[in-house]
Amino acid sequence: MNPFGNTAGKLRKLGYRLTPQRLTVLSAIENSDDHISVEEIYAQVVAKYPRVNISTVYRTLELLKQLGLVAETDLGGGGIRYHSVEKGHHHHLVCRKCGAVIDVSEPVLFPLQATLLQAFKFKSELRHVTIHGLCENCQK
Amino acid sequence: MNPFGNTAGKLRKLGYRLTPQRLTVLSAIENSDDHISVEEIYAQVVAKYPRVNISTVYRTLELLKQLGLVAETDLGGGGIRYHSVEKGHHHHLVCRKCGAVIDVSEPVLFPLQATLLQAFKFKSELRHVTIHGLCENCQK
DNA sequence: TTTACTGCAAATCTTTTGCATCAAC
DNA sequence: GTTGATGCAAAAGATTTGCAGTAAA
Repeated sequence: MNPFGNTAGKLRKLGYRLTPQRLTVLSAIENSDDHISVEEIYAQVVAKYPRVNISTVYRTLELLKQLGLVAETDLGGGGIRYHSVEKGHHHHLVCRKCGAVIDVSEPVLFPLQATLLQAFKFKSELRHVTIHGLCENCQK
Repeated sequence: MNPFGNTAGKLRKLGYRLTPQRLTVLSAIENSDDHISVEEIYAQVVAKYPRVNISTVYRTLELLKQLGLVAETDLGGGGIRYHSVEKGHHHHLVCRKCGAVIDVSEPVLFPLQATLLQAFKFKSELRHVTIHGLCENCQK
Protein backbone atom coordinates (compact mmCIF):
# COMPACT_ATOMS: atom_id res chain seq x y z
CA MET A 1 0.00 0.00 0.00
CA ASN A 2 1.08 3.48 -0.87
CA PRO A 3 2.25 5.62 2.06
CA PHE A 4 0.06 8.51 0.94
CA GLY A 5 -3.19 6.68 0.40
CA ASN A 6 -4.91 5.57 -2.73
CA THR A 7 -5.86 8.82 -4.37
CA ALA A 8 -2.53 10.47 -3.65
CA GLY A 9 -0.86 7.40 -5.10
CA LYS A 10 -2.73 7.89 -8.35
CA LEU A 11 -1.66 11.52 -8.45
CA ARG A 12 1.95 10.46 -8.01
CA LYS A 13 1.71 7.84 -10.74
CA LEU A 14 0.35 10.40 -13.14
CA GLY A 15 3.49 12.45 -12.65
CA TYR A 16 2.15 15.14 -10.36
CA ARG A 17 4.12 16.28 -7.35
CA LEU A 18 2.88 15.40 -3.91
CA THR A 19 3.16 18.70 -2.13
CA PRO A 20 1.98 19.15 1.45
CA GLN A 21 -0.68 21.52 0.14
CA ARG A 22 -2.13 18.92 -2.17
CA LEU A 23 -1.99 16.20 0.43
CA THR A 24 -3.81 18.37 2.93
CA VAL A 25 -6.53 19.26 0.46
CA LEU A 26 -6.92 15.60 -0.36
CA SER A 27 -7.10 14.49 3.24
CA ALA A 28 -9.64 17.20 4.02
CA ILE A 29 -11.88 15.82 1.30
CA GLU A 30 -11.32 12.18 2.16
CA ASN A 31 -11.85 12.63 5.88
CA SER A 32 -15.03 14.60 5.40
CA ASP A 33 -18.07 12.57 6.35
CA ASP A 34 -20.26 14.61 4.12
CA HIS A 35 -19.52 16.98 1.29
CA ILE A 36 -17.11 19.78 1.96
CA SER A 37 -16.94 23.32 0.63
CA VAL A 38 -13.94 25.23 -0.67
CA GLU A 39 -13.90 27.35 2.46
CA GLU A 40 -14.00 24.37 4.77
CA ILE A 41 -11.14 22.81 2.87
CA TYR A 42 -9.21 26.04 2.99
CA ALA A 43 -9.77 26.36 6.74
CA GLN A 44 -8.28 22.94 7.31
CA VAL A 45 -5.31 23.64 5.10
CA VAL A 46 -4.60 26.97 6.76
CA ALA A 47 -4.83 25.40 10.19
CA LYS A 48 -1.92 23.19 9.22
CA TYR A 49 0.04 25.53 6.95
CA PRO A 50 -0.92 29.13 7.66
CA ARG A 51 0.88 30.55 4.65
CA VAL A 52 -1.09 28.61 2.07
CA ASN A 53 -3.09 30.73 -0.31
CA ILE A 54 -6.67 29.96 -1.27
CA SER A 55 -5.73 30.05 -4.94
CA THR A 56 -3.71 26.90 -4.33
CA VAL A 57 -6.83 25.22 -3.02
CA TYR A 58 -8.73 26.23 -6.14
CA ARG A 59 -5.92 25.01 -8.35
CA THR A 60 -5.73 21.71 -6.52
CA LEU A 61 -9.47 21.16 -6.71
CA GLU A 62 -9.41 21.93 -10.41
CA LEU A 63 -6.69 19.34 -10.90
CA LEU A 64 -8.41 16.65 -8.84
CA LYS A 65 -11.64 17.32 -10.67
CA GLN A 66 -10.00 17.07 -14.08
CA LEU A 67 -8.45 13.76 -13.13
CA GLY A 68 -11.76 12.45 -11.86
CA LEU A 69 -10.42 11.91 -8.34
CA VAL A 70 -12.93 14.18 -6.66
CA ALA A 71 -16.39 15.23 -7.76
CA GLU A 72 -18.40 18.39 -7.35
CA THR A 73 -21.97 18.60 -6.25
CA ASP A 74 -24.22 21.59 -6.11
CA LEU A 75 -26.59 21.11 -3.22
CA GLY A 76 -28.17 24.47 -3.92
CA GLY A 77 -28.17 27.31 -1.43
CA GLY A 78 -24.98 28.76 -2.78
CA GLY A 79 -21.72 26.94 -2.78
CA ILE A 80 -20.39 23.99 -4.67
CA ARG A 81 -19.19 21.12 -2.55
CA TYR A 82 -16.64 18.40 -3.08
CA HIS A 83 -16.36 14.76 -2.23
CA SER A 84 -14.02 11.88 -2.89
CA VAL A 85 -14.94 9.69 -5.82
CA GLU A 86 -13.58 6.61 -4.05
CA LYS A 87 -16.25 6.63 -1.41
CA GLY A 88 -18.94 5.55 -3.81
CA HIS A 89 -21.84 7.59 -5.01
CA HIS A 90 -24.98 8.60 -3.30
CA HIS A 91 -27.65 11.16 -3.87
CA HIS A 92 -29.31 13.90 -1.91
CA LEU A 93 -32.78 14.95 -1.01
CA VAL A 94 -32.64 18.56 0.10
CA CYS A 95 -35.50 20.08 2.05
CA ARG A 96 -36.20 23.55 0.72
CA LYS A 97 -37.70 24.67 4.00
CA CYS A 98 -35.29 23.52 6.70
CA GLY A 99 -32.31 22.65 4.53
CA ALA A 100 -32.04 19.10 5.80
CA VAL A 101 -30.11 16.75 3.54
CA ILE A 102 -31.10 13.12 3.29
CA ASP A 103 -28.63 10.72 1.72
CA VAL A 104 -29.98 8.23 -0.76
CA SER A 105 -27.99 5.21 -1.81
CA GLU A 106 -27.19 4.61 -5.44
CA PRO A 107 -29.53 1.69 -6.24
CA VAL A 108 -32.63 3.76 -5.52
CA LEU A 109 -32.09 5.49 -8.84
CA PHE A 110 -31.36 2.40 -10.89
CA PRO A 111 -34.93 2.07 -12.20
CA LEU A 112 -34.84 5.66 -13.40
CA GLN A 113 -31.52 5.04 -15.07
CA ALA A 114 -33.00 2.09 -16.93
CA THR A 115 -35.96 4.15 -18.06
CA LEU A 116 -33.79 6.95 -19.39
CA LEU A 117 -31.60 4.54 -21.28
CA GLN A 118 -34.56 2.82 -22.87
CA ALA A 119 -36.60 5.91 -23.70
CA PHE A 120 -33.86 8.37 -24.66
CA LYS A 121 -30.77 6.21 -25.21
CA PHE A 122 -29.22 8.45 -22.61
CA LYS A 123 -26.58 6.86 -20.42
CA SER A 124 -26.99 8.74 -17.18
CA GLU A 125 -24.16 9.11 -14.72
CA LEU A 126 -26.02 9.37 -11.49
CA ARG A 127 -23.37 10.84 -9.29
CA HIS A 128 -24.53 14.35 -8.83
CA VAL A 129 -28.25 14.06 -8.42
CA THR A 130 -29.87 16.45 -6.02
CA ILE A 131 -33.61 16.53 -5.59
CA HIS A 132 -35.37 19.36 -3.83
CA GLY A 133 -38.61 19.07 -1.92
CA LEU A 134 -40.03 18.89 1.56
CA CYS A 135 -38.83 16.57 4.30
CA GLU A 136 -41.25 14.70 6.54
CA ASN A 137 -41.29 17.35 9.26
CA CYS A 138 -41.75 20.29 6.97
CA GLN A 139 -44.74 18.81 5.17
CA LYS A 140 -46.96 19.61 8.14
CA MET B 1 -58.30 38.06 -18.82
CA ASN B 2 -55.75 40.39 -17.36
CA PRO B 3 -54.17 42.86 -19.79
CA PHE B 4 -50.69 41.99 -18.55
CA GLY B 5 -50.88 38.21 -18.61
CA ASN B 6 -51.32 35.72 -15.89
CA THR B 7 -48.10 36.03 -13.96
CA ALA B 8 -48.09 39.80 -14.07
CA GLY B 9 -51.65 39.68 -12.84
CA LYS B 10 -50.57 37.70 -9.81
CA LEU B 11 -47.86 40.22 -9.10
CA ARG B 12 -50.39 43.00 -9.25
CA LYS B 13 -52.79 41.19 -6.95
CA LEU B 14 -50.05 40.74 -4.40
CA GLY B 15 -49.62 44.49 -4.26
CA TYR B 16 -46.47 44.85 -6.29
CA ARG B 17 -46.14 47.59 -8.86
CA LEU B 18 -46.15 46.68 -12.50
CA THR B 19 -43.23 48.67 -13.80
CA PRO B 20 -42.06 48.44 -17.40
CA GLN B 21 -38.85 46.90 -16.15
CA ARG B 22 -40.66 44.09 -14.37
CA LEU B 23 -42.99 43.46 -17.27
CA THR B 24 -40.09 43.22 -19.68
CA VAL B 25 -38.21 40.79 -17.46
CA LEU B 26 -41.35 38.71 -17.17
CA SER B 27 -42.05 38.66 -20.87
CA ALA B 28 -38.45 37.72 -21.61
CA ILE B 29 -38.83 34.69 -19.37
CA GLU B 30 -42.25 33.74 -20.62
CA ASN B 31 -41.40 34.08 -24.29
CA SER B 32 -38.25 32.06 -23.96
CA ASP B 33 -38.64 28.63 -25.52
CA ASP B 34 -35.97 27.22 -23.33
CA HIS B 35 -34.36 28.43 -20.17
CA ILE B 36 -32.91 31.90 -20.16
CA SER B 37 -29.91 33.37 -18.39
CA VAL B 38 -29.65 36.65 -16.49
CA GLU B 39 -27.59 38.15 -19.27
CA GLU B 40 -30.03 37.12 -21.95
CA ILE B 41 -32.85 38.64 -19.95
CA TYR B 42 -30.82 41.78 -19.41
CA ALA B 43 -30.06 42.04 -23.13
CA GLN B 44 -33.76 41.96 -23.95
CA VAL B 45 -34.61 44.53 -21.31
CA VAL B 46 -31.86 46.89 -22.44
CA ALA B 47 -32.96 46.57 -26.07
CA LYS B 48 -36.29 48.02 -25.02
CA TYR B 49 -35.22 50.39 -22.25
CA PRO B 50 -31.53 51.24 -22.61
CA ARG B 51 -31.25 52.94 -19.24
CA VAL B 52 -32.24 49.93 -17.18
CA ASN B 53 -29.59 48.68 -14.83
CA ILE B 54 -28.73 45.02 -14.39
CA SER B 55 -29.28 45.30 -10.65
CA THR B 56 -32.95 45.82 -11.42
CA VAL B 57 -32.98 42.54 -13.30
CA TYR B 58 -31.41 40.78 -10.34
CA ARG B 59 -33.89 42.37 -7.96
CA THR B 60 -36.82 41.39 -10.17
CA LEU B 61 -35.63 37.82 -10.50
CA GLU B 62 -35.20 37.58 -6.75
CA LEU B 63 -38.75 38.78 -6.27
CA LEU B 64 -40.26 36.44 -8.85
CA LYS B 65 -38.32 33.56 -7.36
CA GLN B 66 -39.49 34.35 -3.83
CA LEU B 67 -43.07 34.43 -5.01
CA GLY B 68 -42.67 31.14 -6.84
CA LEU B 69 -43.54 32.69 -10.20
CA VAL B 70 -40.30 31.74 -11.88
CA ALA B 71 -37.88 28.95 -11.09
CA GLU B 72 -34.14 28.60 -11.34
CA THR B 73 -32.28 25.70 -12.83
CA ASP B 74 -28.62 25.01 -12.85
CA LEU B 75 -27.84 23.16 -16.04
CA GLY B 76 -24.17 23.09 -15.13
CA GLY B 77 -21.46 24.70 -17.18
CA GLY B 78 -21.65 27.97 -15.31
CA GLY B 79 -24.74 30.08 -15.18
CA ILE B 80 -28.07 29.70 -13.51
CA ARG B 81 -31.06 29.87 -15.81
CA TYR B 82 -34.65 30.89 -15.34
CA HIS B 83 -37.97 29.69 -16.59
CA SER B 84 -41.62 30.41 -16.03
CA VAL B 85 -43.37 28.16 -13.56
CA GLU B 86 -46.62 28.38 -15.54
CA LYS B 87 -45.28 26.50 -18.50
CA GLY B 88 -45.28 23.23 -16.67
CA HIS B 89 -42.26 21.38 -15.54
CA HIS B 90 -39.84 19.30 -17.43
CA HIS B 91 -36.42 17.93 -16.77
CA HIS B 92 -33.08 17.86 -18.49
CA LEU B 93 -30.59 15.30 -19.55
CA VAL B 94 -27.32 17.08 -20.16
CA CYS B 95 -24.55 15.40 -22.13
CA ARG B 96 -21.24 16.04 -20.43
CA LYS B 97 -19.34 15.60 -23.66
CA CYS B 98 -21.18 17.64 -26.26
CA GLY B 99 -23.41 19.68 -23.97
CA ALA B 100 -26.62 18.61 -25.67
CA VAL B 101 -29.74 19.08 -23.57
CA ILE B 102 -32.62 16.63 -23.89
CA ASP B 103 -35.96 17.63 -22.43
CA VAL B 104 -37.83 15.04 -20.44
CA SER B 105 -41.48 15.41 -19.63
CA GLU B 106 -42.65 15.37 -16.07
CA PRO B 107 -44.35 11.96 -15.87
CA VAL B 108 -41.11 10.14 -16.56
CA LEU B 109 -40.05 10.91 -13.02
CA PHE B 110 -43.32 10.01 -11.32
CA PRO B 111 -42.19 6.49 -10.37
CA LEU B 112 -39.10 7.91 -8.71
CA GLN B 113 -41.24 10.42 -6.88
CA ALA B 114 -43.40 7.61 -5.55
CA THR B 115 -40.37 5.66 -4.40
CA LEU B 116 -38.90 8.61 -2.54
CA LEU B 117 -42.17 9.32 -0.82
CA GLN B 118 -42.56 5.75 0.29
CA ALA B 119 -38.99 5.10 1.35
CA PHE B 120 -38.05 8.46 2.85
CA LYS B 121 -41.37 10.26 3.38
CA PHE B 122 -39.79 12.93 1.22
CA LYS B 123 -42.15 14.93 -0.94
CA SER B 124 -40.01 15.76 -3.93
CA GLU B 125 -40.68 18.78 -6.07
CA LEU B 126 -39.39 17.64 -9.37
CA ARG B 127 -38.99 20.93 -11.10
CA HIS B 128 -35.29 21.38 -11.13
CA VAL B 129 -33.94 17.97 -11.94
CA THR B 130 -30.90 17.86 -14.15
CA ILE B 131 -29.19 14.60 -14.89
CA HIS B 132 -25.75 14.43 -16.41
CA GLY B 133 -24.47 11.66 -18.62
CA LEU B 134 -23.74 10.76 -22.21
CA CYS B 135 -26.12 11.23 -25.11
CA GLU B 136 -26.59 8.58 -27.75
CA ASN B 137 -23.96 10.01 -30.11
CA CYS B 138 -21.30 10.52 -27.51
CA GLN B 139 -21.51 6.97 -26.20
CA LYS B 140 -19.61 5.71 -29.23
C1' DT C 1 -49.38 62.45 -2.54
C1' DT C 2 -47.12 58.38 -0.92
C1' DT C 3 -43.64 55.17 -0.88
C1' DA C 4 -42.19 51.23 -3.61
C1' DC C 5 -39.01 50.88 -7.29
C1' DT C 6 -35.13 52.24 -9.91
C1' DG C 7 -30.47 53.91 -11.53
C1' DC C 8 -26.05 54.61 -10.25
C1' DA C 9 -21.89 53.73 -8.05
C1' DA C 10 -19.50 51.30 -4.98
C1' DA C 11 -18.95 47.23 -2.20
C1' DT C 12 -18.74 42.29 -1.73
C1' DC C 13 -17.79 37.71 -2.76
C1' DT C 14 -15.91 34.05 -5.44
C1' DT C 15 -12.77 32.43 -8.62
C1' DT C 16 -8.91 33.13 -11.86
C1' DT C 17 -4.42 34.61 -13.55
C1' DG C 18 0.54 36.59 -14.23
C1' DC C 19 4.76 36.32 -12.46
C1' DA C 20 8.76 35.74 -9.54
C1' DT C 21 10.23 32.47 -6.14
C1' DC C 22 10.50 27.98 -4.15
C1' DA C 23 10.71 23.12 -3.48
C1' DA C 24 9.63 18.08 -5.17
C1' DC C 25 11.85 15.13 -7.82
C1' DG D 1 19.63 21.30 -11.47
C1' DT D 2 14.90 21.30 -13.69
C1' DT D 3 10.64 22.55 -13.93
C1' DG D 4 6.20 22.15 -11.93
C1' DA D 5 3.83 24.17 -7.89
C1' DT D 6 3.15 27.95 -4.88
C1' DG D 7 2.37 32.69 -2.74
C1' DC D 8 1.19 37.06 -3.61
C1' DA D 9 -1.22 40.66 -5.60
C1' DA D 10 -4.14 42.10 -8.82
C1' DA D 11 -7.82 41.16 -12.14
C1' DA D 12 -12.10 39.47 -13.50
C1' DG D 13 -16.83 38.21 -13.12
C1' DA D 14 -21.16 37.83 -10.75
C1' DT D 15 -24.23 39.53 -7.47
C1' DT D 16 -25.64 42.76 -3.73
C1' DT D 17 -26.42 47.09 -1.38
C1' DG D 18 -26.92 52.22 0.12
C1' DC D 19 -28.92 56.10 -1.21
C1' DA D 20 -31.16 59.83 -3.50
C1' DG D 21 -34.32 60.60 -7.23
C1' DT D 22 -38.44 58.88 -9.87
C1' DA D 23 -42.78 57.15 -11.08
C1' DA D 24 -46.80 53.71 -10.18
C1' DA D 25 -50.84 53.74 -7.65
